[in-house]
Amino acid sequence: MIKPRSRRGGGRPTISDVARRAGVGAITVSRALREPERVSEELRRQIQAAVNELGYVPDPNARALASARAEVFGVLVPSLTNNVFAEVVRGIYDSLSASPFRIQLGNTHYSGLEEERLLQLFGSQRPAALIVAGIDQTPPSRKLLESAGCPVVQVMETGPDPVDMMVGFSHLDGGRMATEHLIEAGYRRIGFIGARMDPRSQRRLAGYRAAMEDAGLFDPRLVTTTPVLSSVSLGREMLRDALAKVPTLDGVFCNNDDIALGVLFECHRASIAVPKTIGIVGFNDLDMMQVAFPSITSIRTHRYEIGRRAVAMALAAIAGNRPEQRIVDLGFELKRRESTAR
Amino acid sequence: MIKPRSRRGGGRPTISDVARRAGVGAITVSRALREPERVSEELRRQIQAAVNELGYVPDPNARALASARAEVFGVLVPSLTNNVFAEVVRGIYDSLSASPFRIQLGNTHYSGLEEERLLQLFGSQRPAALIVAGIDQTPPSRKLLESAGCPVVQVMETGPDPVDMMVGFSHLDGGRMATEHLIEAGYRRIGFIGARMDPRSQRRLAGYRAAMEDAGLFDPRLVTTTPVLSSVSLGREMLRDALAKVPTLDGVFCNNDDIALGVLFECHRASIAVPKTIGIVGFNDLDMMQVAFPSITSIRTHRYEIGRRAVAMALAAIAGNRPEQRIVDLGFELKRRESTAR
DNA sequence: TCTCGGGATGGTAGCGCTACCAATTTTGTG
DNA sequence: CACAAAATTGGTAGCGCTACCATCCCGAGA
Repeated sequence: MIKPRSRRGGGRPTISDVARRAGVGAITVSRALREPERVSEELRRQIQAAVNELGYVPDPNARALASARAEVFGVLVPSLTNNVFAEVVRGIYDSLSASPFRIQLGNTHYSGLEEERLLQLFGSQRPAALIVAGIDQTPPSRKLLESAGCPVVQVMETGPDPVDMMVGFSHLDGGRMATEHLIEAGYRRIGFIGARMDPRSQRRLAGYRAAMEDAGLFDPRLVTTTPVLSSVSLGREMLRDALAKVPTLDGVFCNNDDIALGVLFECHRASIAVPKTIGIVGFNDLDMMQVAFPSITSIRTHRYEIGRRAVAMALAAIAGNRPEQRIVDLGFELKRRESTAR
Repeated sequence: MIKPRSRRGGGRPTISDVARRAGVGAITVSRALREPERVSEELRRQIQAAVNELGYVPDPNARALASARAEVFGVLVPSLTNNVFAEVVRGIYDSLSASPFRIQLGNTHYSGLEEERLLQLFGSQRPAALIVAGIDQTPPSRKLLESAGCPVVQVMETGPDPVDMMVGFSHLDGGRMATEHLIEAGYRRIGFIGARMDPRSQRRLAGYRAAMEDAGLFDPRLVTTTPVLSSVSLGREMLRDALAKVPTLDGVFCNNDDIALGVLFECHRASIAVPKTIGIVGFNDLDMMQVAFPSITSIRTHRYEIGRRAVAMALAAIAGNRPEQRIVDLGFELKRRESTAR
């Protein structure tokens, strides 16, 4: 019986086509492409020529199937549009673009259950590494991560008990520093305004609370939170709520910069002088913070660098030399600006 | 010779394990999973039980290899952090999350060459569909898209000559409407401020120019552009430049909302009254535009919906019923706000 | 001269799944 | 009730690639 040239695939050149053209065995082509130093100079050139002539591109699916390892990094973030995670993803993407690894993106929508589902799904692909945002995985998720059989990097936060590796910073310390800055600047009735109270925001709040208690200024009525997704317009509304509760409010530490911007706009609208009557501090230090009028004090975090670092650590682990420092704290910086310059 | 149970794969259950457990053939399991209606009620239940007990998850790589079609949507955008494209990606992601399709994300960094490289790479995976931002592909890119052998959707813009399908709107019309609005509001020396002059921005500029010429108001000195990546801080600087060139400037149509926000802040800083002395119009209508003080007039675009629509069209095409309307114009809306209420 | 080690190359046998077709059972029809 | 048609199930043969092992060739050392 005559075997058809190719039953299904669209006639795209395969590794055997290249091998035939170059007059070598298929396996040698495979080697020339993956471990060039193990193939003689001459064959390597011949093979490269055949590859170019045919326009051969290896099929990543066949490769993954044969080697039981996909050249894929699984990346889990809670939001695609939140600029903070977009920056992390950009860092990961840029660091990976020169490598053969692709990115498999998952959006958990801040849901533990969705995270479990995605982890389950990603596991079936035998990824080369997993990068997940946060350190508060549910027990099933944690188990999945531990049995993933690949390097795992938890990003955005640091904590005492990594699944494998970690890159981030302390949100509690960030919240504390922001609050202490307000206190030092002379503010006393300092509110906390936070939307989308995910675990990281909770820790910023804990930092706020610690600082306030240390200064003997804490009052639960100063805290205004909501589970609603954060946005600039929400910041505006929340300042109104906070002022309704505590008319003597003279400062706010915002959960993030979007909220801070909304707060600033509401101050303008209500003719509340910033920083004179109310001081404002944000979190993350988006570009617009330094441009706002008045410019807004914020905690600068290193999102892009976190993404890059996570990839670097994962790649090192894949290459066999696992970094000895498993927890990397990239810290943060307080950017003092006009909004707290009383 | 004894065949080892599994030479490589980490002992994860395969389709044959499920088949054995359910007492059926492997192919029936495959069918039960992909086309349940073609398997009897009873077997379906048995198989589902076996799947659950074993925790079986199909290997997408093997699946892709066998069926010569990966369950992957290739998505090409020029930026991951630009909120506009993040929204498109979110729409795509959400529409795809209930389907078996995954997303393969590519960041072209606004580079035609990078786009070609990524298209070449994506092609090797035989994606189920391709979604690409923009309509200005280079000739090689266009050829790659045409020969991709899968549905292709160009998004964010509409134009006369789709590779396959299109979802977007007319940036030229958007630019024209924004400018006409300023003219109607009584502004005369209306500037155009644009960063990152990609093809879409170019067309917005063309719309601006058309409107200005129609009104007999066009003056090349009113146009200020830069290839630099757009940001709020850049908006601030560019307004300064524009005012230095044309001190009588009394309105600006900004390339996008980031620029518009920067312009607004600079006006505050320089004590220029908005909308009295200068009117401002942005583009895209990000959430913050309606909260800003004064709130900023902008062209509302439907990014999330574009993503959803693109997926819907691609899925329909995959299912065999290609939508008869190949070009979908989702339009835009002018949101009139305080920044132009003279 | 002969053996041995090591580098270069190739053959074989799958990886886990599905396309294709064959076999079997069930249902419908006159 | 016989026979065709439809529905259901299974076997076989790869998809394109790489792990594993065998083979070959060369120069070094005995």
